[in-house]
Amino acid sequence: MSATKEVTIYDLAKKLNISPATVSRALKDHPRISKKTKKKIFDLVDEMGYRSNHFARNLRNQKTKTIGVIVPRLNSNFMSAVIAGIEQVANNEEYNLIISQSSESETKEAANAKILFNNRVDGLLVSLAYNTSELSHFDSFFKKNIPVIFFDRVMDHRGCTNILIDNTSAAYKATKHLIEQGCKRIVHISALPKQNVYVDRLKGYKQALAEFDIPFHEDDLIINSLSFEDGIQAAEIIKNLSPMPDGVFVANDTCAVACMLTLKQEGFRIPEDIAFVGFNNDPVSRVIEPNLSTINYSGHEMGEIAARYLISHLTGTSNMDMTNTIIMRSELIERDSSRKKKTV
Amino acid sequence: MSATKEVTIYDLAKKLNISPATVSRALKDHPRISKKTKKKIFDLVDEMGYRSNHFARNLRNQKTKTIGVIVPRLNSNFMSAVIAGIEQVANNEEYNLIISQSSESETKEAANAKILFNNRVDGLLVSLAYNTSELSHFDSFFKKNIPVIFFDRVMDHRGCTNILIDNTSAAYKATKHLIEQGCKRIVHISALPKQNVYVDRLKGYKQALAEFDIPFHEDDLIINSLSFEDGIQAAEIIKNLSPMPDGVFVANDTCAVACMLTLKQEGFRIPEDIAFVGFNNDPVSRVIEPNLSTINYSGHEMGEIAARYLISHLTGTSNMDMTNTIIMRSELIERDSSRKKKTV
DNA sequence: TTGTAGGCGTTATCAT
DNA sequence: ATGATAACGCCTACAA
Repeated sequence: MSATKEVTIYDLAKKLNISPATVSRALKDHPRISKKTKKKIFDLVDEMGYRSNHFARNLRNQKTKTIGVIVPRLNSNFMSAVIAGIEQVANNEEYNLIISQSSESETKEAANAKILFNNRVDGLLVSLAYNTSELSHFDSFFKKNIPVIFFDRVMDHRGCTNILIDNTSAAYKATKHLIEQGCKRIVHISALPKQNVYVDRLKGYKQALAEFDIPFHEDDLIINSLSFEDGIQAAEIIKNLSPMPDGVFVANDTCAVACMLTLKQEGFRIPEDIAFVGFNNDPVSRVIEPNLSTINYSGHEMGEIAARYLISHLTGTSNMDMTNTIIMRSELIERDSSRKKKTV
Repeated sequence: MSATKEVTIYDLAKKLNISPATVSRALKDHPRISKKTKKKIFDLVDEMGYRSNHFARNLRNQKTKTIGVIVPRLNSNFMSAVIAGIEQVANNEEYNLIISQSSESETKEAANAKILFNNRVDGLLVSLAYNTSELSHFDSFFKKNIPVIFFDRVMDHRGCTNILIDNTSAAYKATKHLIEQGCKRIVHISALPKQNVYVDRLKGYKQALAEFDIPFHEDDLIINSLSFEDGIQAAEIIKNLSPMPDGVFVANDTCAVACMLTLKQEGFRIPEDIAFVGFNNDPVSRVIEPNLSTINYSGHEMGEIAARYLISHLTGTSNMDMTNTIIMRSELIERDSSRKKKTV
């Protein structure tokens, strides 16, 4: 229970008959300390098991070397890839991470933001909850000029960097693909268009329809939380539309898969009776039969980019401003849930 | 870019013509400070936007109020439930979390442990990587009596609390269920039995076989990393066994599902030709057709228990020692991949 | 009930 | 190339 006494730079200094200041400088590899002294010090560090005290250092430096991360959920392949990407960069740059999940609730998101603020994170990486409708819970960060970067699920805000894919174009590709396979009535399942993710996916969907002169009906838009259960309910709605749709573009794979399963159970054939395209290339897209066509983009890369961008801003290494928008690449993976394109 | 000046207890004190000590005490709701003074102080806190400085506090207190968490991967439903459970308790008790993933690598696990050690976490919650074969990378914690709690994937070590389910009994139930459905040759797919998770599941599997006088063949044990790809390969192995097995007990759902898919593609019927039971009740178990029977236990609860146990130890609230083993409940969920029990 | 003062470990500034 | 010292913000024995 009792903690062993910690070794400090004073202990090192005393043992070597030099000043703590010299030790401190040697530890940071200061150029004006002799090689010999440095060697002596580093040897003693190992011997005595010295470890630097982050708190003293942070107190002194007024920096925490800590990045806060808020994500809606950790439990998707995509998000854990993002986290892995962030981690990789952060570890490398000796930044710490405090990761929290909002569980898709704006309230929890605000609570997390407050906690991270009180922890004095140097910067924030955020992917917004479904129902977040405004960003005032980040005001304390904005006021203090603490950089906040939004990724994937973002919201326009002056002075914040956004990192995301071109959702409009991805959705356009997805929908167009369904049309090219012969679908005449295409439903879009998505979340409330509060954030640009869903706004843009809807926009891309409509764009594709328009391009092929397919009129858009309000009935073809199903709004829910994109959960597995929501997918089951969506299937019931779709079944009762008349004429029955023959294509569905869903804004995530989980919901798409649940919807497919339900329709299959009701006897519909996929993709012959009704074809599907999902979003995010989740592992379930390879488990469902037929395999789900989906939009793929790299979470790992997105995490890396976000962390690198934030850190290089923090260290002043680069002079990029924080109002950029970074658009990443995405692609449509064609699988059997939509009929593959014929190679002509 | 420039950070606004932070408000300190000195600023509050000066403004109210009282001493910083009084402010400090009021802030922690010390009983011997008058209500009036407290009120004045708290009002000013709001007005001036004071926030306490964790670093100064920690430096002074030699405590961090931070818990380190190391998990193999974040990207499973189970793990994110665990994290959510930990978070809930930690937030409640005003502890911070530093979460890291080992990506199933002992090396990364050791690196993470070192980082967390240098961050002076007050305690550690760990679920081990597949290939972790010994715990020496936690020695620095043990030496300093910093509590380390292992959960789910654990390894025997004197003086550490383990929180887990009875894997032997769960595996026994799973295997017995297959036998009762009429399976005569049952394969077990698992990871290297380095940790008790896999050791015990193997043990339970063998126990069930023994009870029903089914001899155990080495050939019936397939060892891999339990990934999706491993599941595909396992299917190839199974197909070539002779006589072909008619039951498979897999130590995780992802691998089980991949194996099922592959065998289905080859024309085998599930469960008629070959039945399956998985482990962990991952969402994919409800996507595969037929739905996968699996062992279910609550990740959220496991996280809660782990965090609560650690924190009450840290705060000295309870005097429980740290060498306990906590066994949680688990259950078999019967779905169509194994034939359901007939209700007689 | 409140105040005084020293110290937690580090680093930047100024001096040597 | 190295040393002395003050300061970062907070807490707590000890005093009053």
